[in-house]
Amino acid sequence: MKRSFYDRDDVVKIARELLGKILVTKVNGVRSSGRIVETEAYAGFKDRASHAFGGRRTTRSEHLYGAPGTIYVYICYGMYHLFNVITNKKDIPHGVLIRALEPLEGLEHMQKRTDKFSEDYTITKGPGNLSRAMGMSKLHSGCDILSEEIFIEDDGLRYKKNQIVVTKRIGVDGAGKDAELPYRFIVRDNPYVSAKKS
DNA sequence: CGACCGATCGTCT
DNA sequence: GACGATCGGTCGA
Repeated sequence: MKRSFYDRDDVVKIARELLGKILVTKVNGVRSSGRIVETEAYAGFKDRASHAFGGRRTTRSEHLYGAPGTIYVYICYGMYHLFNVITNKKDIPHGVLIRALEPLEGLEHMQKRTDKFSEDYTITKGPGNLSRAMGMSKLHSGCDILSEEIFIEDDGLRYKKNQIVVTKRIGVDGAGKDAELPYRFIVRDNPYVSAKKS
């Protein structure tokens, strides 16, 4: 994707458009990739579920305020690295959380990184799991998604409207009314999507 | 410096 | 469906 894809106002629309795109990592010379099948939008200052709600800006969330295409990875529950792509202008803290992938290339490396060697949909199901499988960590926070190491490709695949399901976001019950916002996008019936329900 | 909490996950019932 | 692991970040004292 080009910079202009990320440099737009509507983060919810971008989250939807990221479904079907391909996330590629080359860490330590190892290429892995997967098709994005679940995303969530985090809409900045006015979104109670966002780390930037109300203009909050801390060491952890600094990269959330980065230029369009900045990578924002932070640690959740002390052990999971959650991967986001930042959208909109610098200092406007919009981001899309990538929540699930369908593995394409480098499955054997994902298996090695996660220690899951049998057929197992959980290998890239959920934001914590997919980051581990793809070799992404907090070290990548602040990097550019238009780089050699981590980037997103479009191979032309498009999901039809009835293949996309919209739901509220996962794990944001503390966000009050904003927890109900329809900001989560999943590919219908895809076995790698992280939770059921609609 | 200490206390609290979380954009999760795997396990157990 | 419920629960505990686990620890960095954040905030208050």
